[in-house]
Amino acid sequence: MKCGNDAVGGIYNWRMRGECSHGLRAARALAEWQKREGRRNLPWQKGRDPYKIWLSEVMLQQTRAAAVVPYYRNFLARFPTVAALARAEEDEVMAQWSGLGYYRRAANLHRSAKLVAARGAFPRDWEALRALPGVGKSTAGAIAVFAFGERRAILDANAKRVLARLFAVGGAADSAAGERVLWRIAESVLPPREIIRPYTQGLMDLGATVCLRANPHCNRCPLAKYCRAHKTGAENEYPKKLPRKNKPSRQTAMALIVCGEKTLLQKREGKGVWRGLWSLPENADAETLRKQWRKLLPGLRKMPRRLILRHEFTHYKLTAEVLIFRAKQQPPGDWRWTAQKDLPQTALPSPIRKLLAADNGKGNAI
DNA sequence: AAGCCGGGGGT
DNA sequence: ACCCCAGGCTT
Repeated sequence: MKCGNDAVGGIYNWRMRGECSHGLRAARALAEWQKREGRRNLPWQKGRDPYKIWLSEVMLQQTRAAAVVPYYRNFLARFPTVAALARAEEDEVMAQWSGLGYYRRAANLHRSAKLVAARGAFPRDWEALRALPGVGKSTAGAIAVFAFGERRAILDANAKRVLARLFAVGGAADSAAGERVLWRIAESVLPPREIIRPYTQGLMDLGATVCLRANPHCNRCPLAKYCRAHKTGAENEYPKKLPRKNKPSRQTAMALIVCGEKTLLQKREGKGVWRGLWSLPENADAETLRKQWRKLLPGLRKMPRRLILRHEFTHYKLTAEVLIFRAKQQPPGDWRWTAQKDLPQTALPSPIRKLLAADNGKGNAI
């Protein structure tokens, strides 16, 4: 049996028959490389506090490590323990997350913290981790490895890329079928527990610093001699991707309502983007929006100027016409009047934060 | 299986 | 412009 077969059966043979130690040697090479040349300055790599590992892994979902670092520090400074997080107000948790994106993660984290506090104990193994909302297979695997030293697989974007190249996986890595193949590979090539930590960290570090998406540095790769894609010079062919669809454009209208130093904000509920964040009142139709708020706030004056807010999400482009109003007073309601100085502690979406910063609370921005 | 959910940096 | 990132959940 030849090693490095791209059929999954070959990979099983690789380990189980033990006649060929290629797989284990590759894993050891990766672990050794990680200890020598892996990333070591990331703040969540210091200890083994399961809470901190969990927090980092959730923040790192679909988010580059460099972007996470400041959020991780600030979040931990404010919520140093899972108990502190469980006691916190939702708004404050979201405010700490503001700008990081995928806000459901923060809501799930908070919900999980309450579950953990109610139970009185943090999860101690993969199964219990996996039961937390927002912790899928890969995140549970990473936490189980780093916090508990369990022998579990991960399949983040780094591991996907490394394994897809190593075994020249033909299916699209972002398809369900491709993921199934990659999971089976990831689970079948796991080394013994004694090196599971540096091995797992090595997969991530290699993917992030050497096995790059475009033009990987195969000359510096400890796995090059085991890599099927490299053997044929086809590194850039992997991982295969599904063809991407084009983004639709959506139109909406928002109201920037200012009274003195304060701006009217509404908490977004429902199913769409930015759920749980404070934003400007919105309606798909500008005229409806104007009528609606003139009724809610008597004496509202519409300013002649208006802004155009453009923002791209992962799956659509948004163009918002921002109508500007001045209010005479600040009546209470299903909204909040927020002073300019309180914006930094407010859970705003990034584009709204930028808009309000540029506006500087005067309602006549840009 | 496909869609939804953010934002920013790299190319 | 287009790409993708320490993915998970809902439909």
